[in-house]
Amino acid sequence: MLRIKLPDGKVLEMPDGSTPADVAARIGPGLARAAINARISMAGGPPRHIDVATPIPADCELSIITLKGDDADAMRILRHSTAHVMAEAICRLFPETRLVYGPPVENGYYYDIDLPRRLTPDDFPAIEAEMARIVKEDRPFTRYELPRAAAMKKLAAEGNPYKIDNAERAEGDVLSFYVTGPEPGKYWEDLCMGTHLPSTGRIGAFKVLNVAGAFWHGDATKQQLQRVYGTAFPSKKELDAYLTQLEQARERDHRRIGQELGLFTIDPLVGSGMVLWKPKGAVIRLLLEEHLRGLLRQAGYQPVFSPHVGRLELFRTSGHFPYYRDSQFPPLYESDTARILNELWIAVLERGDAKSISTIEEQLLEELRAANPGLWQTLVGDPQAPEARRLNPAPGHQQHNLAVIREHLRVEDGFLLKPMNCPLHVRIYASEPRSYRDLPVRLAEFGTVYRYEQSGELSGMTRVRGFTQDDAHIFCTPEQLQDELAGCLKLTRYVLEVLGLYDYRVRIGLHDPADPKFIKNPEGWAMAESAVRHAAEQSGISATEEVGEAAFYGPKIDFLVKDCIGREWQLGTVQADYNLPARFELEYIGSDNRPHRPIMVHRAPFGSMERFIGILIEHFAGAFPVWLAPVQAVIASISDRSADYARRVTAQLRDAGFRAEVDDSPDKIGPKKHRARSMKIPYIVVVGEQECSRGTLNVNDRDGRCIGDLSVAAFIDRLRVESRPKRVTTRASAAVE
RNA sequence: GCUGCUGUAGCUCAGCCGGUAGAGCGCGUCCUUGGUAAGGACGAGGUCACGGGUUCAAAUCCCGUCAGCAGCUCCA
Repeated sequence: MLRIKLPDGKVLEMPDGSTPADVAARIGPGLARAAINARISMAGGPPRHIDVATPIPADCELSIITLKGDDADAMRILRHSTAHVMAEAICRLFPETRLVYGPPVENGYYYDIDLPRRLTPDDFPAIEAEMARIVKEDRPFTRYELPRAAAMKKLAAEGNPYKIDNAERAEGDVLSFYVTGPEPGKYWEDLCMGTHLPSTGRIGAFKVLNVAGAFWHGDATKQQLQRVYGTAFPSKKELDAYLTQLEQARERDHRRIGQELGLFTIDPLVGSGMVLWKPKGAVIRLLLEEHLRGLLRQAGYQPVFSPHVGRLELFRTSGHFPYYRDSQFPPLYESDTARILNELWIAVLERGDAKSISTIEEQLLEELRAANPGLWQTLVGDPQAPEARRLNPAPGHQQHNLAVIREHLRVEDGFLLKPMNCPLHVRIYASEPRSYRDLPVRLAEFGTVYRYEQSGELSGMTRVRGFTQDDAHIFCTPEQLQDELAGCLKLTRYVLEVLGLYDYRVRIGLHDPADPKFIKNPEGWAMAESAVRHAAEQSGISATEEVGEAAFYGPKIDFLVKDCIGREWQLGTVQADYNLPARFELEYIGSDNRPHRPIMVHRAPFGSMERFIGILIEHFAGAFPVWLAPVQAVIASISDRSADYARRVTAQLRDAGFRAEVDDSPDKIGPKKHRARSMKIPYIVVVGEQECSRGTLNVNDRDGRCIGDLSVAAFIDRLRVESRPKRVTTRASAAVE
């Protein structure tokens, strides 16, 4: 006998070998029809899913999963099963298809396939028709298991290297397969851990959405596969609702709204990833910047300014050059000699200390011989030259060679468009002696940085090549670190929440000791990582920890939000850094009258103005609150007879400091109102002869509500109140989940 | 960077089984002086992204470049 405990606490006694289907049937015929899977947990163990036809292995707690309600697991099972159906359809249409991997994902599923023929959206109808046939046949999903050795033999015989790879990665002594049909061998099947719907007929509605490239194992050096995306829902109605929602989400795309509302433009003649802020977009940005500047003043930050370029030597010291040159604009070299020496420096660095001189270095030296024979003589040509000025091609001299080249670079070097502001702020800190009494020193700048992002990454304002960070660097003592981190976290949460961006998640990015892209300094990392962890905990933030997501110099606490189509972007960030202070040998004099090393906090609450405002445009769908709206009110005249009054009122509002525009065009009030509403202007003020004679304004909002007839003074009061940043309490965001 | 798709008027898009271009919105002029989600008429505006090729003939077919979109990979 099996003892099955149900969610309501009732315990059923079932014969051994009973299945979830039997349990559901015992409870009621409706549940029996609705059951698609069961969640079981044995002896307090973790819950897992089993198919309705799988015998329940032991006494357990069990709950039946159905497609009714919005059970996330049920949707994953539905979509996973639909992925199988799609894979079968594709295999039937294109028998040379080799399947790779097909999991459910957030709003649907995908299946990675290896198929020489390129699928296009034109192929989707045929695939969907084939899928519909399989669904209509209502074939059961049948699980069977093989011992690992037998399963591997079977897969080897089938000759799909991807499935063999999947099987090798799977855990356990037994591998499972799912047949889309009542018995193995006669129907399509797939190596799969499950679980699945009882049968294909349970798939209510599905759609193949798009196809894109994806790398095997997510590795860009590996084979590229085709990833076919689709989704499924219990009913056609839900699918249609989802598709409508997707379409509506696209309507709030910041690239579209930015164009329509004249906020910004990106001009190929200026360059990809270069944002041109148009006057209306610039208003929003300036208002946000001014708001933050006020907060920073209160919080004891000091404004600074720094240039957009700095010497390569600066970035060599910080470590940005050359390790981060992948995402940097090419350096500006002062001379060909400087270019060759810099490339040589990189080549020496990359060779390491164990090998002797590389071909690249030899080629560069040849170039140098042509460009600067005298220097070439000194470096390699002249055996009489002083040892300290000469390169040593043998292994074991890396440090010497790097120092020699760097010495020569003191004469002529180059500049780098800054990818980050920190090295420049560090030099401001270092420009005068610091006492522990001065700390923390908080240097703030809206600093514009340039990163040469891969072309395929650029995206409107959210991923660009030139952007302005609301950056600051705090130099503090170890005792001050926690308070500083806490203050930064508070500020970051404030800027998100004041705009109603509550739908964010927080990630603690830790370094991966095995990855060479992080500066090696185990004690520094240990201290920094425990500091950010502690700060996040103390602030009551629930965060996920992710290894490998740190900056190269320190761990980060990142705030991520989703855009209108559900992509996640990092906005605010707070970082602890023990590395740059060491690389730049920063100091302060402690109370013991001895030098100490400060700790740095890097932080940017908005992150980047471009990305933040891009997200904000989508968040508000262009309908900015009054305090941020580029135009706060349009004064629309009914006819020429009231145009003068409209102009006078507009001037009054502007004198009072508000962003008002007049619409005295010859249109009727209908089109005027329509235009103002489509521009998302918060207030549409209608003035005719009636208002003119009474000295009032007929105030309407952009949602079509009439606020009423107000005196000019009353309207000004209203605008004054609403022009102060006020925490948005409604969750306006409608990112697609 | 990779794979696929796309690039036609200021904007959104149609035309694309080859025969030198169209709509709506916007813009200009005029009529209408109109009371709350698009009044009417007329007009201007395009080297069909760019460069090659095939062809009697290319917006249309082919190749390349650039740019955009989606995904992947990066970045953070």
